Amino acid sequence: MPLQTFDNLPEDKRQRIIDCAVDEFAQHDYASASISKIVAKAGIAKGSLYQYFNDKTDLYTYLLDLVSQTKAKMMAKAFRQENRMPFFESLLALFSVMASFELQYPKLAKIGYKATSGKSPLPEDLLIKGKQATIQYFVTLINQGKATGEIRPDIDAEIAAFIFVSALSEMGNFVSMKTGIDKNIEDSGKPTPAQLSEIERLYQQVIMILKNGIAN
Amino acid sequence: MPLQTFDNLPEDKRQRIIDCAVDEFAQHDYASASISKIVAKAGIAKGSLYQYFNDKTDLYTYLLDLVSQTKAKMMAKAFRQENRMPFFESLLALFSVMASFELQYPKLAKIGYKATSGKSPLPEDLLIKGKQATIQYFVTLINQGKATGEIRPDIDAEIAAFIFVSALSEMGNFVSMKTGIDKNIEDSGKPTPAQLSEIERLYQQVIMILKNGIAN
Amino acid sequence: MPLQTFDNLPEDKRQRIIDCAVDEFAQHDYASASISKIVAKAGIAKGSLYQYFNDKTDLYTYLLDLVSQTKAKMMAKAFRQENRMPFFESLLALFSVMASFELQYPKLAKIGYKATSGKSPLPEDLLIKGKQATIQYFVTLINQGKATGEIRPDIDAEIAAFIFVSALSEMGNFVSMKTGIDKNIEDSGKPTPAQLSEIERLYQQVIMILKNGIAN
Amino acid sequence: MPLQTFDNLPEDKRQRIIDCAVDEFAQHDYASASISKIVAKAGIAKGSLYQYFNDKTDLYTYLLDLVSQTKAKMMAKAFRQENRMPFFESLLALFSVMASFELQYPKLAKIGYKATSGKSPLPEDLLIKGKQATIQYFVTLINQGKATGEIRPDIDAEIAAFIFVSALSEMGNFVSMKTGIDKNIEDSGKPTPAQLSEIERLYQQVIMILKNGIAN
DNA sequence: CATGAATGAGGGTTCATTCAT
DNA sequence: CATGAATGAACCCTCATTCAT
Repeated sequence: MPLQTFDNLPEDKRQRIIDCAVDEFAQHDYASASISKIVAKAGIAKGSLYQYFNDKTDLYTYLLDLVSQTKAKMMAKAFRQENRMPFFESLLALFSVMASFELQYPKLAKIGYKATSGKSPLPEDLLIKGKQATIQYFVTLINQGKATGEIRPDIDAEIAAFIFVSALSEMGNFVSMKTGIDKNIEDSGKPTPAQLSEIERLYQQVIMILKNGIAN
Repeated sequence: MPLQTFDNLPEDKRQRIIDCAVDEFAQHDYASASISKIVAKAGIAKGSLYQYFNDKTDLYTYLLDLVSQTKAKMMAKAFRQENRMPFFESLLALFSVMASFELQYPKLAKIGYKATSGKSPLPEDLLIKGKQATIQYFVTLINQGKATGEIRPDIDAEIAAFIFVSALSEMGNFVSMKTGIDKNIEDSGKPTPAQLSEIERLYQQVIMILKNGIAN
Repeated sequence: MPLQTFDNLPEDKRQRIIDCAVDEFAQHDYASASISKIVAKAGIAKGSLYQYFNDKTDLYTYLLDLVSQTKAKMMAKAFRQENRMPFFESLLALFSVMASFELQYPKLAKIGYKATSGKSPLPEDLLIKGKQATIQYFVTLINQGKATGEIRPDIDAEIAAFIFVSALSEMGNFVSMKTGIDKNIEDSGKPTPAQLSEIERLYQQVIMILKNGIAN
Repeated sequence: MPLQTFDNLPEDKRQRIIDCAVDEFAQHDYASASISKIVAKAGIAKGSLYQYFNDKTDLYTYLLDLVSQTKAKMMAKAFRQENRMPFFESLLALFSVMASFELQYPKLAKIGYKATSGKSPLPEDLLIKGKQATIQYFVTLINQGKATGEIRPDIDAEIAAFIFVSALSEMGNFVSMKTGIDKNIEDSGKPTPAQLSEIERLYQQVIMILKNGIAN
């Protein structure tokens, strides 16, 4: 975890450091990500970074946490009041939240994505945790749907959840392939309205197919 | 392309080198994959590798080719005689082939998987080509299915194909999560019969869901 | 150009690094000069050198600049007040300066010398520039001498200048052959008075011959 | 010295090897010259070269000998019958021979030239020997000229000889600068007649200046 | 708390040389 | 006598990390 000195930093400086670190880890492996380049871009001394974080792994862990928390925050905002929706509305909402996350924080999404594959300095369990947590959330929803009869009873909740999450996490790549929006471009302007409506269509089609796949 | 010296190598030695290289590139980025570690594991001199391959990129390209060709070989074997099957049988067969590939050559699958995302020394087009080619194959199948009325006409073939491929390529991770078979373990013994039947069930469930998702 | 970190270095350390680099590049090609040997001799870490210079070429360029500037400084000191001297006095002065340079900084002279022939990482033009600049300086002097009637009009200024420069640049080798002063020896003590007077005689003889060669 | 196996080689093959070695050592330092590239160009096995020569130094020594012998052969041919010429005719002849050598065997000349400066695996004395031998030859001639009264008695024979040799050895570079003939170009066609006459003029000017420099 | 120079291990690559075939 | 794969030291360069200021 970051040392307390990091929290004492002026807001803009702290944010600048985070941004540069996110940029770097979104583009490279854990191993290939370069501390030197992060501090260079952020305009801080190399030693300073080691007063905020114990080491490279510490910084990386911090970013992974940032991914989880940001996603969680979006979830929380979306699901604040509505406790009980029909399943497919819940699903749509959830799906929509995660899609928004991909669109709003493409680099964070990429970091989380990279973390699930390939060796990393963190215990494997910790890494998969993120994905499994998401899957579990879907599993819960699906089981509720089965209880209300909205979903066919012969559906294996975990497998269905897995397909949903997979499609979702790959969606980002597909979107950029189809729309030409490169998630890696740093100063990517906002997507155009035309692109946004195309993205909207992509997500609805996906949801429709998956819905048909499991609906009763 | 590898130098001819590589082909002249005794079979076991050549295979050992390939295995070690596959191990390394399956676990790491192109950038982080270490030639030094490969030769150390393979028990050859560092200079020797450079008599087999021009450079790191050359070795990497060779592995990517190995991925394509291995997959192609499995496809060829599976689709030899049956030119025209009902769509969902074709799909099942195709899906089954790719699943087998993931199971039999998990590391090769991982290398191909890594190649489609993140920076690499190869022209981006060449890299995405693999995935897009697979998607196109599914698109063709789906369009045929729409023509024969097996698939609902309002399905966007490309999106459906994308979901299939995504689920497929992520499946490996899911399988190892569920069965405890670690794809990264080098000397992974064969999966037990119990594991195999569980895997079988997973794939069939996935296919069922996807089939329901698009069937007429 | 060297990074600013190099200028911030304690004088003695900076000088030690320069000396070792000069030693190495005076003895070897650009290609064969070894960074590893430089840092070993200088007693610094290999990584440190790369905090002073971007790369090998950067260090080399710095040394070439050092050659030019050192020579220029000696020239400036010698030619401060006397704007218009009779030609052969000018020539003598100039010749004397360059000879002093060869004697005082034999290794720098050697580096500059090497740079004019053989392949190097710098644009060829930039490399020859040094030598050609020197030749041009002589050409100007000689043409002035022709104008004042001191020099025979049928002399080709450029060719004469070339002979002067050639003799000058080879002189160092000759001096060490005759006097036993090895230019390569690092801790060469100062030349003895006897050696100095012999050197003086050598230069005067050379000048005399060349003077007779072109005088009117 | 080369092993006897080298002499047993078919003439064309032996010559091809020599040519490629000359090319390489003319372009690079002793240290940078690459055995690998020589055998690659010559189209022979790397091991073969080590059956002709003990090692890199052996090959290098062989080439240096080739330089001496080629030059000696040209001298011998030029000075066969005429035992006693007036000094300046002797000088002209000698000068002309050495110029011819530079023009006919620019690469050999370059190898010899490189050998006199920079560290090499051979004992320094052996290296300077070549140059000193040439100087001694001039010294003898000049002393004869002094005896016959053609040359001023106050001329230091050794210094004069040194200037001659220096001018001569640098001449090659100057010629290529002025005429655009690159000595390094491998497949350099013959010089044009216009270039040849310019070269002729250059050499005559040089000789004239030097002659005036020492004539009585 | 900020700094940034110092460090040395490790990265990919090339090399002269050897030796079994 | 020809071959060319094997070798490991050395090449230039980058890196995460430390520590004196």
